[in-house]
Amino acid sequence: MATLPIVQYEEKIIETIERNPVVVVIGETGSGKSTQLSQMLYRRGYADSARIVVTQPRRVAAVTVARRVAQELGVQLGEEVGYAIRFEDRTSHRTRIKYLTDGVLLRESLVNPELNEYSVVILDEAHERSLNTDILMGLMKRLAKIRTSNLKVLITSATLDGNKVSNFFRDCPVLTIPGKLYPVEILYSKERPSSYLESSLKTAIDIHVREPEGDVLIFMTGQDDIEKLVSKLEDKVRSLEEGSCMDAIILPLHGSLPPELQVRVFNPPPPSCRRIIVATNIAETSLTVDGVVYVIDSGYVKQRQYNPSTGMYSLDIVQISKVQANQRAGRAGRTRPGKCYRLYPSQVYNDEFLDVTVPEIQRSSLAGSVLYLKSLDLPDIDILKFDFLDPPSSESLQDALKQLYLIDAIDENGAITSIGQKMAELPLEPSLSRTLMEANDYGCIPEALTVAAMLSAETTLLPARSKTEKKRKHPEPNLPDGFGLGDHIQLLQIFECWDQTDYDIGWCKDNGLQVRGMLFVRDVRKQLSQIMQKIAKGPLDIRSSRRRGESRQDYRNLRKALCVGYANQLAERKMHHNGYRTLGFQGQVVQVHPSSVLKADDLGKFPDYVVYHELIATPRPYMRNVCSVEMRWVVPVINKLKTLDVYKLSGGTGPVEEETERNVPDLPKKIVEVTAGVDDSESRIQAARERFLARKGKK
DNA sequence: GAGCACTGC
Repeated sequence: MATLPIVQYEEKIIETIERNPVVVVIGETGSGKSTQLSQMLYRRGYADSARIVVTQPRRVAAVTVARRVAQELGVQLGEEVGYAIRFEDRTSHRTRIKYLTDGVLLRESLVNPELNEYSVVILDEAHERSLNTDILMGLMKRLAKIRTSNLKVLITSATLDGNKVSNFFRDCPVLTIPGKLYPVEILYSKERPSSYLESSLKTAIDIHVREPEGDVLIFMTGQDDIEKLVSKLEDKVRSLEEGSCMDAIILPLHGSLPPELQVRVFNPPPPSCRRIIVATNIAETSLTVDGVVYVIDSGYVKQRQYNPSTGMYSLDIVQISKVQANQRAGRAGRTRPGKCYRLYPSQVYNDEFLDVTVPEIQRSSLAGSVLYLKSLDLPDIDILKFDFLDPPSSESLQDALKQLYLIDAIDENGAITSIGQKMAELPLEPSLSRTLMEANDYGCIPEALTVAAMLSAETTLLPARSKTEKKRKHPEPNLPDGFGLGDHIQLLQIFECWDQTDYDIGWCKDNGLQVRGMLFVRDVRKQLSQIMQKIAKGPLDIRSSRRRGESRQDYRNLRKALCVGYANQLAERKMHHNGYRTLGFQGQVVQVHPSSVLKADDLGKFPDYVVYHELIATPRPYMRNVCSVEMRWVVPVINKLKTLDVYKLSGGTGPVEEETERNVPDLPKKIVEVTAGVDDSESRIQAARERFLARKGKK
């Protein structure tokens, strides 16, 4: 094994950690921080009385890094070195170094908030700013204060925000460890291209024709653009004169590609053949492609963001941050010196790009996180003033409180209820955990478990359709239709059909369902069942209803339970047509998503009331996954809406306005513009989109 | 009749 840069710094690192409870480690790519920090501390006896734990934002990372460390220490994985991810705990009583996902550590904190099992907590890849890691950083700041004598906290970060993280942790020391990347030459465009597609195409072909061997990695924003570019590249490469340059294989790479096609990028190319990989952000951190020497960076990424004032998500194309741009460039220098072609001028990088990516906590609905923090019941913590590295806006926190109040997870004073306490134990969005609670009373737990599990995997169930496939009218004619009652019912029926085949893999394939997604649903359902049995403190019949030989005509109980769980996600049909208005403070005019199986009645009318799983502006506002409910179930919710008092919910500690002023975070301008667009007028989003499309050369 | 970047408990 080649020497990792970090090894030379061992004395310095240990000395700093011994003197300080919290240390920020800036470890550049290839520094070896993920595998070496834990081993250094292990050698120095930090794992003698308690364990060393290392978090990762992704499951694969937790597994592969643990495997490497076990190998380096010459031990069996699962013994001295182990890992824990959802559905898989490979640790034993002998485990001294434990790798896990940040979500698993949050679950462990729920049981033991002091984390006494651990002597060292390392939050790795904190610069990615995942929602879970951000919450953990807040919790660790508190824990480091409480457990001064026997806890060490290490945060790994990126160069650009090391000082910020250090300031957050009371000016703790920052150690910088160089990486082992080869130099990457950065080449900027003179101006922004009028079409990213054409510009990427031209740059890629130039590289292919002129540059020595080495694979090309192109960062695009989505599946559509990737498919277009792949086909253009194929045409162009084919038209090149035979023998004028080496062969090329063009490979798409994005999340909705079936796994067997994704792994193609890990196969080495045939000799004297160049690979051109056209990828989404998945290649930025999640997947590392070996052999890349040239990177083409469009400078854009598709990002999902939540607008707390409308309760709506939007998927926007935004400029990447400097951290992301550098991460992308770094992908070219893993095996030898490389080149990165940035399709934007250096001035745009310097003046317009944010230093770091907007943290997920400022782009998400926070109901689940707020419920989680409330359920920890930390005496010294006030959620609205919770010490986050980048606090979410008070508007976002108040939105979360409103949601939680409407589904009975907190009372009118903002205190967690016994229902809320149980909900927090379920690894689900609050709307679904509330549905499960209610289903327990209505005797439809088996159905509710299935719906919750199916929605947890929903996007991975149906394989990506390419352009040609999309044209087929009814791709899955054999799948049930939810009796027209809605998508939740359809998802339930699909699982029940599969259940009846004894989980036959072939059945999934025949019906165009992703096998991995369905297996995941089965695992989630099992996990949820176990937690529900624990909460109910008694035996529950959790068998799928097909197994019980029962049939449901109208799924009345289930839909009633959904209506309670989705109290904050209700919509009322507008008079005389099939548009809806959401119920709540700022009613939004929305449509049923065209992919829905919800059916209109004989008069062509949709049901008067529906619940929806999610609002998404793409850019027109749609309700995705809807289910019909009845007006009399909705009435209690409307009455509760009338009693809602945000001032009291926030703890009534001061005027809400004042809080608002004090809690406004430094929202980057770009995001403010985008969310403001969703907020007040559709035309603004449309305009933004048109500008982008124009740039891409579509118009 | 329109579209969905990526994670995770």
